[in-house]
Amino acid sequence: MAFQAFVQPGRDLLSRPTCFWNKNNTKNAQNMSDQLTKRDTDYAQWYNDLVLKADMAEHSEVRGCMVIKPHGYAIWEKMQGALDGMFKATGHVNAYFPLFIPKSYLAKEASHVEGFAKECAVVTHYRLKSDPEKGIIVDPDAKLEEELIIRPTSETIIWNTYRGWIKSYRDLPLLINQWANVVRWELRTRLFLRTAEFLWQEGHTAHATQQEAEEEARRMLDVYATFAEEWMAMPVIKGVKTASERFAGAVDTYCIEAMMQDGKSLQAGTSHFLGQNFAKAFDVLFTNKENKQEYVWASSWGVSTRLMGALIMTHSDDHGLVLPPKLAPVQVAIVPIAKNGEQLTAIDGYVKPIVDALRAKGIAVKYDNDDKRKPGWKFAEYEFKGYPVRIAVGPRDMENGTVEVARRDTLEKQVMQAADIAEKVEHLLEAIQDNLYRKALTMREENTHVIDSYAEFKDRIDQGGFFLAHWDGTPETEEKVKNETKATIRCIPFTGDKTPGKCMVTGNPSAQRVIFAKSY
RNA sequence: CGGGGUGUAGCGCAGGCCGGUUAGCGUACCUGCUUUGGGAGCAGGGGGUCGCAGGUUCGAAUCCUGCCACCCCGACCA
Repeated sequence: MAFQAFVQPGRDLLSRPTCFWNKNNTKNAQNMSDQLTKRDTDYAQWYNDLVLKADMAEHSEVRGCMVIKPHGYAIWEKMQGALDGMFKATGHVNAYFPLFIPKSYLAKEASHVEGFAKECAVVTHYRLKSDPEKGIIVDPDAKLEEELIIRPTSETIIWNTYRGWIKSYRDLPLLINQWANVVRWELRTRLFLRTAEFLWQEGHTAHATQQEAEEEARRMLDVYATFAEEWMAMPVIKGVKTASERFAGAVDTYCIEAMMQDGKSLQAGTSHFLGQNFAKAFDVLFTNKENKQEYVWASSWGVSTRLMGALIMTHSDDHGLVLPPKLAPVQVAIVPIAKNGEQLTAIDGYVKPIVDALRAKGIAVKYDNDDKRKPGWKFAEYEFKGYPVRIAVGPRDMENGTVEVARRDTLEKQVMQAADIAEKVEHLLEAIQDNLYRKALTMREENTHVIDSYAEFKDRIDQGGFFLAHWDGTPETEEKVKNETKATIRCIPFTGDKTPGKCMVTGNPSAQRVIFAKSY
């Protein structure tokens, strides 16, 4: 921890007043409205407030849909960039498939259509016309012969396309990803976590053998886990879903599960081994080396803008958003403190080499010498938006050859020599990234419990957390637990204790402990 | 899709029960001066189809009817 070697205990910013009163002793509405609901008071409300006030997204006029605002979208772009690089590095290429899916396609894979039928938006007409009374109406003469589904996911249209692309084992594997929007007509939505339309990537791969397809699904799960831990600083548990939580149309669904600060679990990414289900549904056959026809093996995998919700709920605090440096659109904000224009010009000159040195190290830095905003306003703004490091430069610093450095994760401030500041900040950013991960990991460990008694489980499940318990492997037992406690099996983890035991509910044999938790 | 709640200036709200000047407050915005190391102070100023549509009435933000939207809680799902 390079930073802690030179940091002094900073002023305790947590003690600043949370409520302001004007001289009429009435609450100052603006300051009040700028306050976040505290996490302890109402975690869900804290999340909603934070997304809006950190300017990441807002509810649109369209039911269930959100507007992702520039600050939120910039973070998503950072995520995209990192993930896309990892996909390319594992041999994948990007392509784009249609938004519209003929209704009949969806119906070809039985369990798939069953899984999505209840939340599909459907296009039925292709033209409007003006009506003297009602303005504009749907032209009843422009009915589509076959309705089009707005994709809830693209397996069907992609496999229908793959049929034409795959003839021989020489065409395999086919490793394709697409960045797209999808629509699932959710009745109840929350910004980023569940919206009717969302952004995601979906990888769809075709393989000659079962083993290869299974390995692909596992490989991409590893990619997601690496991304979550190294970029988002969010520890995850890899595992396989139970039958009831499995993707509609998959043979196996793998997932990464993360614990949010309220102890609930959030599925942050999934990959599926699809077997030959879609190949059979769409007649995708290839000729193998023995000149025999064989159905193609498949995987698919995706992460969505839901990761934004995961990011927020993993690190942020009662002061606003906290971003891990590797995903922060601005990693260092520099704020000048000047009494007049002359002084500001002097600070511009003082800061210039600092900005250059930081940029030379590839650090995203914003020097905010906008004189229309005051320093205090900027401090609060950048804190709320989660910029990892803030540097303040005033007349005192110019005299002393120093700058004031504040880190967002701990809210500590420290005056440092300006001479080698770029190097120090570079180390500081690494330290922040590391600290965020370790804090989240500690939180998860402290809230993960090994449990053998169902009675005790029922007592403790409402407090949140992961519960490692034995399960007899039946959907009935899983259902019973869900009905009685609202907790579900988040996954059967790949690593950890593999000792067999007895189911906490029925006492029947259990192959290993699984993770029970309440979830998003 | 059920239960609850809310729609009044960009944002947050008061007023409504008990109809009656020009619809009010805070903040934000604009101008000026003083300020600037944690959301500055004072003074002045601009901004409103009171969610929409009907109805009752001399008169409706207020009462009545219908509709719409959004939020929260359940059921369903990523």
